[in-house]
Amino acid sequence: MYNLIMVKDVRVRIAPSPTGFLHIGTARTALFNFLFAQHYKGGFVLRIEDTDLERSEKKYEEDIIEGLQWLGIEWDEFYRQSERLDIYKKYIQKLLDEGKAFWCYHSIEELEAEKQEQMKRKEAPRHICEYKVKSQKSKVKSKEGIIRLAVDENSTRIISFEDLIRGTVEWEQKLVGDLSIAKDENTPLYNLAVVVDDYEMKISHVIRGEDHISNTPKQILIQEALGFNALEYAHMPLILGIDRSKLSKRHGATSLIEFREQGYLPEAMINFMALLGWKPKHETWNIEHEAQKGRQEDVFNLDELVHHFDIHRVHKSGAVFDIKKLNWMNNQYIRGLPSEQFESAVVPFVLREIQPEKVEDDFVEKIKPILIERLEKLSDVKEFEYLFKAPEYDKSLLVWRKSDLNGAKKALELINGKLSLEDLENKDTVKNKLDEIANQEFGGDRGAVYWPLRVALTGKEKSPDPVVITSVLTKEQTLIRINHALKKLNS
RNA sequence: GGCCCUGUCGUCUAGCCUGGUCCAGGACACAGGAUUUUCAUUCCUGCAACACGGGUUCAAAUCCCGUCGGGGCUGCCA
Repeated sequence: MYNLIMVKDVRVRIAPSPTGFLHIGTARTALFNFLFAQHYKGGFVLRIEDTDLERSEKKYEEDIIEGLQWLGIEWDEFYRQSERLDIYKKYIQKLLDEGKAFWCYHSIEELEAEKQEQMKRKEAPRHICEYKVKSQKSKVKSKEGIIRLAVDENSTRIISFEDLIRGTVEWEQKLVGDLSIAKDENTPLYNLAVVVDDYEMKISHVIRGEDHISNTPKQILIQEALGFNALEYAHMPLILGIDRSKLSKRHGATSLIEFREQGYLPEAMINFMALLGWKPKHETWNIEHEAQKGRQEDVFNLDELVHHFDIHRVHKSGAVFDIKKLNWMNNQYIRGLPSEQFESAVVPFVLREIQPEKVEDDFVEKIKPILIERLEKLSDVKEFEYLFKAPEYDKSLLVWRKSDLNGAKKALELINGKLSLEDLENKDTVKNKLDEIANQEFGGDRGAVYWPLRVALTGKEKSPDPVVITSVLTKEQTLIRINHALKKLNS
């Protein structure tokens, strides 16, 4: 099943219809097309399939474009099917003139009845149209109709194509029926528009979701009727929800922009999506990873993905979308962000989630070590509000589990008395003084000292080391918070 | 119902084409432990799969057949 892929001829496309926000599945298909094109140094086309005027919306098209750009998936050419109606018209007319297509006047009710009948007889539902015999080239004006491709329902032919991922796929022609190709001479339907565009745009490989397998024999028939050459196909496994059905809204976030809003990095999304149904050959990546100590093994950047990509290694079966792995992956990329990029990535989320009065760049730099260990996604910064604003909490929280209110008060008073502004400039000094208090006054129970301080500074029972917090807050702010806690205890 | 695709740990996967090196490897998740003032990090350990049944073979996760399971499509949507 190894097809020789001719390098210079590779041209692929991603063809979303703007009837919804960019779906993660579409984004992955776009990515695989992009990787394939880049790997073979071929062309990549973005084609908006908006022939369904009823359902297509500009905002969805904008979302798709924005999403792909965010991921860094760049296209060489851009088309919109609604602007190419003249082209389709030409081919529809040709088919009609040659008697390969015809007008069908069956009502939707009649079609439905035919289908029910066939299902009752345990046959494959398809429309076998009697208007085909008369082969009318132009429409009878008084009737409502549609244009269909004439397909011989008595043919014994097996339509087959070589799928780069699945091998030979076969389909009996007689199961196809007289398929619809256009609503009228000016209004193409999906299958016709795809075939014409793939031909006109010189597409070499059609890489799309598995849900299009059943469209492929139809498109092959249209190609043949039009005299076009066959294309190469690769049908990718679907992305599945936790119940193993096609990933959809009921499984949670599915639109790419939602992930951006939650603070997933595009590099992480790319890496994660690439590994859904594909993985580089073991020996190949293992050698490179060995050379970079400490590097996580599933982490690949775009260039590496392009370099290693091999369509033949794509899986046949669907892959479940595992948000936990994505979270881990995203954290890996957050850690890898250089300071400047970390700042520009996090600050918008700080502003949105916490709304502090201001955020200094050097402050973000200071808290970076605290954050990168704890953020799965950037919106998680909301848990660190106390870094930007004085915390609110109940005074009972100040009490260490082995102590009581007086113990908390005593600890904070000692801290307040012992820590000078000058001391606060040095982390080690702070730590030494705290330990001193613990040893001298609390029999070495450091929790008795650290706990009340932690709560005074953060208002939380779980937080980074309070010593680290003092090194991050201004000296003044640290003392204000300690005194505020004391005031609470005294009230 | 019909047709098509598909089946390795909970999940993503390596291995399968070219049978032995696989009592099946890695990652995520999960569990336990170490460090520790809490959380996180880090480190260590553990748990856990070739869907099932036949066949071919000295030998099968790997080849063949069947069964069962899962998914997709079945539009005058794309």
